[in-house]
Amino acid sequence: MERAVTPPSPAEGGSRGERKERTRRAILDAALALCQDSSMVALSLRQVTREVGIVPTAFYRHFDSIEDLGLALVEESFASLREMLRDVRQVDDPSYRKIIDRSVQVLRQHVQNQHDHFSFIARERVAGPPAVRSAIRHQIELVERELAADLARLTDPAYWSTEDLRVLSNLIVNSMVITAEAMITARPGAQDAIVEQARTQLRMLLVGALRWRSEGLG
Amino acid sequence: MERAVTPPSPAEGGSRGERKERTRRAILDAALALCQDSSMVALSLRQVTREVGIVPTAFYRHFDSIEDLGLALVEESFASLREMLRDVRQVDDPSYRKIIDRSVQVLRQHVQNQHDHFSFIARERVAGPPAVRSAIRHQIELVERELAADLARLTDPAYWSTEDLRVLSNLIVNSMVITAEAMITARPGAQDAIVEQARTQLRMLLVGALRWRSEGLG
DNA sequence: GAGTTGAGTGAACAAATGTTCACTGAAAAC
DNA sequence: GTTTTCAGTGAACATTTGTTCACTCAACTC
Repeated sequence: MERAVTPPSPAEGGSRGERKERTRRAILDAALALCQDSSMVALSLRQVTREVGIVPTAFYRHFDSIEDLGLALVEESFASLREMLRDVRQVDDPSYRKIIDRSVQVLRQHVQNQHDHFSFIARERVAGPPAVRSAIRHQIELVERELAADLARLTDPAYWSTEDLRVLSNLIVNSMVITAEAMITARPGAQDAIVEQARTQLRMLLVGALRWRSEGLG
Repeated sequence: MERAVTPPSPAEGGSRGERKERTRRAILDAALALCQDSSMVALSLRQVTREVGIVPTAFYRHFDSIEDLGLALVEESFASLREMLRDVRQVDDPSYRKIIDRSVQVLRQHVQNQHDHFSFIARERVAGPPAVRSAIRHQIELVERELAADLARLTDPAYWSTEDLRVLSNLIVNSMVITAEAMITARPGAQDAIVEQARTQLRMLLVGALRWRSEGLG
């Protein structure tokens, strides 16, 4: 009598497969929204189905358990993150300063647009169910390795060993994680300050990395 | 008939105040242990009291709610952390390299000895109940400010503004947080590698910060 | 057009949850 | 020695939880 204007969002038209996909999406979205201010470990199956507007048992047609759902959300969230990395890679101006400026801006944009995905990763990375945690850790490791490969193309192999590149990309990825966390936590008004701070820090960091190398070997 | 050798740990002797304090401790310890592999948000009052060996209602004699208990744990955990910082500050050899080496070693020791406290902070910082999260954020901010004050004493005020020091100490504290997280997550065998990596990264970072400053103004 | 499939239903369950209330009994205050 | 205080008890409650099972009925297959 209040929200019955449109039957909330029960799968209405389309083929059977489409309808199934639609409620699957609804479940993913509901779960993502519901665990936004707590964690997956505190998310109940019935909360999710209540939000979606289906009966609890229908959940099992799509996922084996909340943990299983969590793994799907990891997949999805890292798709967002990889989209971001694709954007970061499109560099035209090769100066370090510009690369940093651009990267941080891209990060800001994506964290803003895909807020729930990034906040999901930041949270469940340390507090999710074990399987979810390790899935995220694995994905981050992959990103780190990709970054190391990128850096290998940009640096002199005489100065940078594979191991050194791993250490550096770990440092950069960690900075990104922390910066994203800060952006998620802070209120919208403080975003500019965070961007500026991240920029400065990345600059310190890269200058230091380059210096440190040439000092170490020169 | 199995664990009734010693009545698990019901407050036995001592004055009323002592007994109360003892069960309070037992509650804190039980909560800290129980949320170790999930989060406070998934911790139930009854779990805690069951673990302690008291009846659920007795909980309210000590804390208003789980969240209230969480705030006490934040207090306690940061007491551990400040103890660590006190150790870090006792530097005899003032070379940057030695300061870093020593700091990372101290971090390693404390993370190992006070594992549960550090892992509590790392987790609840992003996934705890709102009040707990903001309490932790506040505490970390205090630590950052203290570090900035320390750095102010070690650096040339002509080159380092208050704001710059804040940015730098934020960077250092974040590195510590991430490193502690890595130590907590990794299995004991991998600790040496993490220590080595953190050392390298901190060195990069500090060299860069110093360089960047003098470049920016010199 | 008959038969199969499978997403969603609805009742039922045992278990666990937070909070209430009146209580006990030993330590503290008088 | 009497009275007060208060940490811990134990029953009771209304909710919420995950999972089971037999079911419906529209979309698909043949």
